[in-house]
Amino acid sequence: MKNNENKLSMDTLASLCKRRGFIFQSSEIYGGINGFWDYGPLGCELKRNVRETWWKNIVQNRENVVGLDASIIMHPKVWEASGHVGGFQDPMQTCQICKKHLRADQVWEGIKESAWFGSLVRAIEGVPDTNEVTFTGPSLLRWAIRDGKKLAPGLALVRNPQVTLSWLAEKANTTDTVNISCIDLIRHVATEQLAQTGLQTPCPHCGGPLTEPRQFNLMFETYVGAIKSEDHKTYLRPETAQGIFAQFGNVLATSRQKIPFGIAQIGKAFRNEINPRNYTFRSREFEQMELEFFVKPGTDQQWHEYWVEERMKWYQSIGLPAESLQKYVYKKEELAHYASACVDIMYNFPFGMQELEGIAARGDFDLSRHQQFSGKSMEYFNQETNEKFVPHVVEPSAGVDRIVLALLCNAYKEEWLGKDNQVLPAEPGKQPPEGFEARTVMRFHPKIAPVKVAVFPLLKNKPELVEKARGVFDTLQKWYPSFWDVAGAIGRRYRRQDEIGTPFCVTIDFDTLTNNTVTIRERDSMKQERIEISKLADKIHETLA
RNA sequence: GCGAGCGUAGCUCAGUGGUAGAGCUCCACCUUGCCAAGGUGGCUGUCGAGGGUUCAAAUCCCUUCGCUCGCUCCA
Repeated sequence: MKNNENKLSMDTLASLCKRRGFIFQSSEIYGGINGFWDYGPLGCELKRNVRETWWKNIVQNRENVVGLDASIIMHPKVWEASGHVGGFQDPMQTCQICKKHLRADQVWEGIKESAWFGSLVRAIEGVPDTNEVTFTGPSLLRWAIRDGKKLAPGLALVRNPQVTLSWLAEKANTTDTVNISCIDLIRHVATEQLAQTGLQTPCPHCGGPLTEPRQFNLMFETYVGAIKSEDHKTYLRPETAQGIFAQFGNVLATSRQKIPFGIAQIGKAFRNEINPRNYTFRSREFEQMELEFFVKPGTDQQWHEYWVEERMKWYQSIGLPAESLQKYVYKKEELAHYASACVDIMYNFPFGMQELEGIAARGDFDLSRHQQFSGKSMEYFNQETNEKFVPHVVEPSAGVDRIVLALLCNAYKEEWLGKDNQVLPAEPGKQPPEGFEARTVMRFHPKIAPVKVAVFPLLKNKPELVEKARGVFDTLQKWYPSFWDVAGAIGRRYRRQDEIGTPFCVTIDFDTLTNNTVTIRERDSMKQERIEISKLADKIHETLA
């Protein structure tokens, strides 16, 4: 990360997360493993808080949403029905111009069926059914300028005819016509600079150059039972959603829900990402929180809008400020063929605006596919109207680890503190000015903070203070994740809590012994207030709403 | 996937062929009447891993894993 513009470097954050026990690299003692992360004592509390507030908001506080906890490994047919097997298991090539993904083994078939190929063959009067074609340079050029421009704008011959045709020059100088295999011709007209790139394969849609064939099989494979054979092959789920669709009938039959209603699930999913990067942002093992909300066909749009707004509110409720969030509305041509709408909720990470959650209106695609592949009905019968239909679905699908990362990025603040309670924003990489000291503070919303309150006796060598403080701690710990600390000067103990984002520190001093009041110090303002011990729990509770 | 850089204590880093270091953190004791004070003592490393060159490797070479950055990719 660039260290300018006061941007948080992910290295700095990762360093704090390791030092304080939020996030460790998986299998670190063996050199680590790319794309996998472990949550330490504080990190797992933070993550639990994210899950719990989501579950409360989505499931427990609504009559019409129920939960599910499906298995990670499912029948392989699930992934055929979902389109994950077949569609993306084969080597794929990507067009560098129009960005379309193509199965490598279908590219030539696609080219032969394409409009531009047919047009080209007619223009040069070649005979494509035989392996050889015959043509002249000028005829190629004429085609490029006229039909090629419209039909295959990405083709090298069309974009840059002179350079592309230079490969002909030698042959064209000696003879007017060129004999060449049809495949070679196509590859030559797709190649701009032979020396640099070698022969290219054109995109069937636009003629643009394709990337090398690549394995896009992003599902982890495994074998059920002891025998390692194709018959026993199955997959770690690449998304949690399919468990919900596959159990739609059972949930409907047992929950007595009526449309519209939702099924929610939190769980691990696995994608064998080609290139995990940006700390925990793109991991190979990650956790999703998904809601499948089933609606009557035709009401998709209103429910989609409803859930986008609900989800935006939720992100703000856990402390992500509105100005750091952004909605990205998919354009028609970006949508999957079955989807009618999709909105991503993005967060402004130090490494860019990136997706936290996608909210998609997926129509009846998933249920219909499972109906087709399983032969089991996925229809819903409305008694009141006597209607039978396959419900449409609106799917808000969020990444837990990404939300945790956003919360960590958002919380991290460095400040310079002066003598007279003066606070300056720190300039990364610089020493504070004379008379100022640096403070690192994690400004988590109290609701998601891993530890809610720390309790200190002012001095540790005064047994009466320690004993009194211990009593306060024992009481608070029954209600909130609490932290006990007697070690070091009081200021040092405050700063330790600042760095893990504890919103409140309670200090027991000599006044406490006479009147049962303590000071409660607030993390962000560092202001202290003296209140009665009996009012502590309520005071903290107020901030968790 | 390609290219470049990096990997030494929990963290930040110094150490360019000859006995593995510093600051901070952490722990113990002392001190300390509210924001990283001070004192004393202490723990911590197969120098990412494996192989090679050498009398001798943290240091040079090869391989590999991991991290960062830039392309690429992200259904």
